[in-house]
Amino acid sequence: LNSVKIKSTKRKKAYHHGDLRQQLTLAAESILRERGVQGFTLREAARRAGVSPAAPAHHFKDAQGLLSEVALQGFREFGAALAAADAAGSPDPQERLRRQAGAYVKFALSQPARFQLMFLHGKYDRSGQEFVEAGKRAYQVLEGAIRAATGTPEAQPLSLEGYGRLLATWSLVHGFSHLALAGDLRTPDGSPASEADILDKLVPLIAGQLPASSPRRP
Amino acid sequence: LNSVKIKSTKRKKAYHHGDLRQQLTLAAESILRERGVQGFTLREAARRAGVSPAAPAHHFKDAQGLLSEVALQGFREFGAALAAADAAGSPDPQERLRRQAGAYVKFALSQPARFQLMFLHGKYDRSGQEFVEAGKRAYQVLEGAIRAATGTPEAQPLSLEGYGRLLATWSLVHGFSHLALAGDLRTPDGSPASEADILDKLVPLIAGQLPASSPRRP
DNA sequence: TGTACATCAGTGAACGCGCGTTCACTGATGTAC
DNA sequence: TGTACATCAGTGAACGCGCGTTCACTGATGTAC
Repeated sequence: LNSVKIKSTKRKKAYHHGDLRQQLTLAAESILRERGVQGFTLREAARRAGVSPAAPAHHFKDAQGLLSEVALQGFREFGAALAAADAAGSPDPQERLRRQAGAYVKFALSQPARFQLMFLHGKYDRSGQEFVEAGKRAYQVLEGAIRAATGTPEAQPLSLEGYGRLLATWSLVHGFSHLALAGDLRTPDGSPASEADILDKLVPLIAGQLPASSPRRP
Repeated sequence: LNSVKIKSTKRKKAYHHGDLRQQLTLAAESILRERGVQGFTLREAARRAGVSPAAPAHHFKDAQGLLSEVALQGFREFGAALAAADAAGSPDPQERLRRQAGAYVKFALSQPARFQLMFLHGKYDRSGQEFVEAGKRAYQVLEGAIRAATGTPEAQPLSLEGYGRLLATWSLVHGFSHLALAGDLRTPDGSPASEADILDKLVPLIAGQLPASSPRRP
């Protein structure tokens, strides 16, 4: 409404609609929230943006194009959330990793379908330069903490063990998030875990089990 | 062909078709293999079984019913594979867990879409008694090794730390499998990891990072 | 400042598609006597 | 062993549905002179 009268102060010009590209992205996100990845359709996104089914074609090549935009913005937010958690406390590397783990799970639980979309192959185009950069940035937040934990300077590649630790940490939080979203997690007493249970009880439990320094076979 | 002449020696009777229920299940699995979870349709399953689109209704309530059967059999095979790996070597608990981890990833990679279906919420009915039992059996293979690792007899519940270790182990292998299927894994030198890379190089790497006895914060 | 024109984001109707499911039916198999 | 009948796994045509995308178009916005 307010954007109708506003001239081209924004970079994206406001022609007739104002900012349809952005509105379609928001609409897509709301569909994901309410109906999941399965429930997304381009027509429904157009409907929610109050526009005819042909309109999106002027902003996105096709349905995948819109989803690619949603995934891109998701990875940007994701990377920012990880970076914020990484920086938000003690500089101890293991503490940093624990905070990242918490942020990872929290992000997944707060936007389940968007998170699932982000890690779903073939639903959108991962080859765009912006996407590659956003993905790399998120990855580097984890890598940074692993480098600190293993005392590996930027100039050096990670040791094999360091890389194993990175993979294991990533796998652990990623798998935990998926199991949480799938509803497969239970509290220690065996009852299905609510979202609060997961964040308050289970996350601390697995945070204590993140791969740590020099694991040796007994 | 051969089943046409055979009388009711099998429990499931062979009427006209012979064994359509089984054939439909096999057809569904082949669709999953070739087209993924997304690509499954009931009509295509009927087509592959050489039967009209209305025929499946005599064996499965609806499309979900067929997928539920596929998921059920998947969990049975999955549990059996984990149990086999658990028993196939040294009784050392950490060794058992490493073998289970390998089998977990191997199962996921060998039948990606079936594995994804199994852990996908809402695509099929998880409430059947047979399904619950198959799921529990697979879970108990992991729990058994964790009990051995923590010295917890069957009569006792797992300690909180033991439960954390179970969750962390499960999450780790589950997340690793998902990342592998999504194509997000890379070899230590940074190139995309092939299936052989994953099984031969990366699995041993994370197997060395599985949660082990008494992890303490440094 | 005014006018002619180009640009481009919208409309709305239409397309062909494949889906899941339903329907009345057919005909083979199984069963009771 | 034979016959009448019930059961039930199939057929194939049809249904309504919502989808992504295309099409010729309209009309507002931006631009050149």
